[in-house]
Amino acid sequence: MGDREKKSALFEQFARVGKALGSGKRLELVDLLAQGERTVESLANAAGLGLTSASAHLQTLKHAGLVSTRREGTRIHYRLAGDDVARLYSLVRSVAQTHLADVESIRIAYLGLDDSEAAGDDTHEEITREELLARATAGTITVLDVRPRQEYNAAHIPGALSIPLEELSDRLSELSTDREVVAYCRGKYCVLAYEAMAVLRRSGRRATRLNEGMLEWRLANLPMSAEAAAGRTSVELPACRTTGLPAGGRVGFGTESGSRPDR
Amino acid sequence: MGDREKKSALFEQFARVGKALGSGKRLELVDLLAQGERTVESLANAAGLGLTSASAHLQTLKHAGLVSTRREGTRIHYRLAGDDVARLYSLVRSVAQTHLADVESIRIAYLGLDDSEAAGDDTHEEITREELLARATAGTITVLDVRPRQEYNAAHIPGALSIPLEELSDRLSELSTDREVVAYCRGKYCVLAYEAMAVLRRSGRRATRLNEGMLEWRLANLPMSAEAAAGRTSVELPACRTTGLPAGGRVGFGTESGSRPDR
DNA sequence: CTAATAATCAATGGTTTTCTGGAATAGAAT
DNA sequence: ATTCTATTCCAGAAAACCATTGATTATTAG
Repeated sequence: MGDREKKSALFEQFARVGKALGSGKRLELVDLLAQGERTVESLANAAGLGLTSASAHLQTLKHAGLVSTRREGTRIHYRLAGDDVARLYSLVRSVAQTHLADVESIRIAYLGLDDSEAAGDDTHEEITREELLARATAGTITVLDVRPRQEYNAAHIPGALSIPLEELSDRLSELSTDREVVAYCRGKYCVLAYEAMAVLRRSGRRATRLNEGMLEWRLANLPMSAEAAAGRTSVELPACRTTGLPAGGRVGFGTESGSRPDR
Repeated sequence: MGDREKKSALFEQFARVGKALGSGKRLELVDLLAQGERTVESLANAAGLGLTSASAHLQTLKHAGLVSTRREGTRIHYRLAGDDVARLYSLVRSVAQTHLADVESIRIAYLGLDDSEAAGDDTHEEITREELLARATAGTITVLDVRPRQEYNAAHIPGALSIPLEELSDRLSELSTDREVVAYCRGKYCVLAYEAMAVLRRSGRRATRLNEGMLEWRLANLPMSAEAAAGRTSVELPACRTTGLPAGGRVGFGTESGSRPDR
């Protein structure tokens, strides 16, 4: 094999990673997996894919080294192969955002930001990580996680309260009317928190959105809590109870360790 | 357009970036562009591609927002659209390296590291950025850039001497035999410095390879120098003359500014 | 051992890349 | 204006990709 061919072979290997990222469906799967591990069926449903289709895409991701699997009885759990994959995914999005004009317009349409921003109302007010940390330790806000329960269990901001968007209108009573609520969801491009805003404000509560989600939080290496998936036992770490914050334990993707091959 | 469709549309946009990275040929082009801007023909030759093929790939990259162009008379210069693209490329490589076992073996085959490492000889001794900086300011080494002249002109380590690999055997006399030489090239996966090692050591010189190249140097935001491409005027910055180091001016990709559309 | 569940495999058509070589364009030089 | 050069556009064939369907494997439960 000549030098040129070896070089091509090397770049072709790098391209395997690129190829895997070259499909919207697969990126949706990665987006979900960035929140924590999941089974094939669960992924297929959440991403609106056929089962075999989802399985095939997951295989593609696996062959590109981006995800790994763990077998538990009859079902197989997929997870990102490492933090670097989440970082890669995040960077792809940010490069797209920076250099593709279409992204911004589609984002606005998808998240329902339409023209209300132009109208100047503060409907889309957001706060940053730093503000959240400051005000949470000061105890002046309630941090609300509106992602599906499963994702909350996998990892969440310490002290955050879990009310999945679906249940929010039924559980409004759990939120005091005179305490400001800061809601967050998966990440910068996730709708959940936006829809939660609408519900909360309609109910007369003061609600703000964290300007990012669990993906970015994790990549910033900020503390996270997790529930032990096993017996529903809450392993809420040290001093956090509905806002007290820090409680940092390295909560990785899946097990990261016990990864004996499953086939 | 329903919500699901809008979501798909958004992820499909992100996927445009992934798709663009999903070809070995295109990654080779990005690799070259990470060293500085180039014309289509120059890229085609350097990457071993047909002219129309190269042009098509460059269009693909352009539509994905990864590169931009500048017209100069009859020819068109391509350059990366920003530092974030170089970072993305670098991360793709590192993810591939981490999660795909094949990469390492192909890398070893390509760079000619074979079994000499196992043999325990120090043929492949390398030094880090930090060591280089320390020893360069101390003045105990000569920093040698073995990339093609064009790339050296676009950006190089301040004070580095330029001897393209092709010319190295003819210009050995320019390197003192009792001064250690540290050679570098494009990046972690570039052969040039490895081949330079062979030549230098055969001539009895003490030679070491910097364990990375211009790509990583740039991403670390370390100081760089550049020659004004125009009239071959050397704009060697402040206090650097063959090793004195610092001379940092932000040397971006291409012009970054004057980017009026060219068609 | 057999049935049920979760996931993958295999084969099918339909769509999208990729390469190639020839034609077309835009700017520069004569 | 004409010619030359650098690049892009276009058309056709080979290859790779994708979703879907139905069959197959691995594991648990009875």
